[in-house]
Amino acid sequence: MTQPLPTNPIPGTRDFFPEEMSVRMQVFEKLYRVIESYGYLRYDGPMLEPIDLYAAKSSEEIVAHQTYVMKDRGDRTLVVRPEMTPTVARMIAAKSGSLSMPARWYSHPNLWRYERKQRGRYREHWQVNVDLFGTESWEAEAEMFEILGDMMFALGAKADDFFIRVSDRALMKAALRAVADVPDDKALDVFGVIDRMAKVPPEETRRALGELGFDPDKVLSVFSVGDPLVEFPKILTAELLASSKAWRVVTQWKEHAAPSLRELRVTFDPTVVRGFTYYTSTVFELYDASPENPRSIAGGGRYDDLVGLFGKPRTPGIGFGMGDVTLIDFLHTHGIAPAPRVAPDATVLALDEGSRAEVKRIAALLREAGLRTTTPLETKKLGKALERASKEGVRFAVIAAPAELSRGAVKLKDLVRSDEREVSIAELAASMRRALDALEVAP
RNA sequence: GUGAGUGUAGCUCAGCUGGUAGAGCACCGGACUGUGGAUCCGGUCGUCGAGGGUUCGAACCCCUUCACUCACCCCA
Repeated sequence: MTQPLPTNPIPGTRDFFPEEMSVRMQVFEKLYRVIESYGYLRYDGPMLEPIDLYAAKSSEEIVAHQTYVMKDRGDRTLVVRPEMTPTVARMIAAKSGSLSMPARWYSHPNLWRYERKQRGRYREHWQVNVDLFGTESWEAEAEMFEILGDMMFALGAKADDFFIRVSDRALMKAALRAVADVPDDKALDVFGVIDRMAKVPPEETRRALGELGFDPDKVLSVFSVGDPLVEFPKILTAELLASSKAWRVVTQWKEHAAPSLRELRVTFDPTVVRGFTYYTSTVFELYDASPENPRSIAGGGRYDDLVGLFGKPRTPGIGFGMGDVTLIDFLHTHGIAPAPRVAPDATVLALDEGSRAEVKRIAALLREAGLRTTTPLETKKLGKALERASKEGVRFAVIAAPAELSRGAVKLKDLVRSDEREVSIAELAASMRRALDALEVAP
């Protein structure tokens, strides 16, 4: 006896059955539209990259423990992409000199990380990446938040449903040096402790900082201040603050932001750290405001040195990723996930075998008019056929029977509103289109 | 990789101190040969996650293993 093959996908991966796929497609098509409305161009890259691409500047933990690694037949060590930023930096570097800047690019890759599955985390996820290259201006930061805000609004989120936390690694590095005598090369270690601060008891954080050789009180005086907007000007110089793009965007952007975006909740939060070592200054996260789903939905930052690693002129970059898992969790938490759309618009039913040619002809007319139309593969009793169509959620049943056909007409039955009338075949498609459009407007 | 919890029909679950597997929903058919949703009647469906052990006998007890869920790590 051979073992039957398992039907479930490998751990941490998902099958997208039509219902789920429909939700995913509806969500991301809205996002594509917003991103493209800002003039961003879609690109894609290979799913496999040499491991060296990540070894340099990614996250130690991700490269060492959370990648799918393989050797190809040419003995190259390849990695299934765990993130998109190194790939896009490589592509920008490859075209260095011929691209007009700023370059606005986006993509929607599937990314793989070998980690244990948990809420909001799978091994494969689909992440929209939005990146902007070639400018040092803090308006680039502003544009990221504007796009993020419009993406969330396009999905039906309200300004209170989410918030954006921003920090600046360069600023915090300088602050640590000035206030707590932390040398720059130790700043990442301190950030690591700060990153965990919210999840561990306070004594644990103080102990860890002490072990690194720093005065916990001094370090925490930088991170645990009440409102940074009030406290930072007291402990940091005006020059330092003015040099921070993150600081400027939080303090100045709203003055000239589009009216619809002024309600966005954007706060400066020095405890935002983020794991990728390539971030040079600005780092930010978009969080779900609901306590039920306390996850970051999108995250990103500024990586001004990444393109330069490819031996090309330094090209500043900033961007973010937004993953399908946390995003769709967010939509469900707030009750704004789109309903799956898996039903055809119409089905054309024959009463007898003799009408099958007419059925095919009518179905072709409807398809030409853009209506998703099925025809039964076998002739069943009308009651059965209607029951089946109705169960599938089909809106219209077109009944092709000899009596009506002889007048050049069919019965058009609206399965949702449960009414029925005779319609000439010539007017059939237009009549159905009108009814469907009415439904779209007033669901 | 670490820790905890859970695995019984397609789904949700019941199954007594161990006695040989059930309900509801779903699905299929009929009541109804040109009209769906309701109702009624009937039917299909299980290696009780897998392997081993204890026992006269295991869905139940023990061991191992796999999968799933949640958390840690990391991050979307």
